[in-house]
Amino acid sequence: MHKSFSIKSRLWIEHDDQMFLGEGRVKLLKAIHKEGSLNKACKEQGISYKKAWKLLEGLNASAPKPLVIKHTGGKNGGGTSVTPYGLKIITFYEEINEKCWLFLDEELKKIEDID
Amino acid sequence: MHKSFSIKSRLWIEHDDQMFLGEGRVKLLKAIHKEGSLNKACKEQGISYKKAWKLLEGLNASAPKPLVIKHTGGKNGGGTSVTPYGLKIITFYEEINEKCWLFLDEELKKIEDID
DNA sequence: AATCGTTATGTTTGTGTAGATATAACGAAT
DNA sequence: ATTCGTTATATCTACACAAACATAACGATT
Repeated sequence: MHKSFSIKSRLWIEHDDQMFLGEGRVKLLKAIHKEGSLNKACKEQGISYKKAWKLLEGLNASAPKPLVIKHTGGKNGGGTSVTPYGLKIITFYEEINEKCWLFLDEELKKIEDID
Repeated sequence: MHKSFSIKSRLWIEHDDQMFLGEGRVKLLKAIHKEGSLNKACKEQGISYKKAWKLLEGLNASAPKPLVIKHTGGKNGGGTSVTPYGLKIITFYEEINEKCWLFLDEELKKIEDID
């Protein structure tokens, strides 16, 4: 008998009742950290610059502390970097996500018994 | 200090890699069970009949066993009822959801320590 | 001051999805 | 056969959101 049921979850964190961190924002943060630039990050993600910029705008609006620092102009035109706090938050989100999936997979086993 | 962070999740179950059960479908099933009619259920939910009907269509396409039985015509024009299997599935979904939230709330406490 | 690759924004164009509307089909009860 | 409240389904409209395009602003380096 092959595994026919699977369970998925999407989770996000709110701060003062505002959307703070979700899958899209985390993925973008990771890409920024890798590329050092919002422009390159959104190209890597296959999303428009504007969309990426809006994701960051929302993030900044709800974050208790800055997760990214943006530099406009300068040597290489500028760039965006993820703060140490931002890196910790990314790790936290990914860990809790991982744990959640393990938890749910365990719970799901019971569904096969339902008839 | 007031509680500033909260964690939310949305989970769904797939069957043979097809979307099987999510929040919208469960809510609709509950409304159908309460009203005994798809027509009344979608009015109660504030969604169009067509949307509700499509939710059921998707549900039927992926369900291993029927969750609802639809009657067209007849005494009161017909109606839709939830099967015993459907009821069990609803309960299962709600329980796992509840457990997931408790689990996540517990995990979330750690975020306050991040700085 | 000219250059360069960014960040920052406004405007327009497309597209997918929700909603509204309309109509047919159904079948037990009378 | 008529009625009634459903289920079933097609078509058109509206709108939110994404993508595409176009510029401006920035500031260290040269």
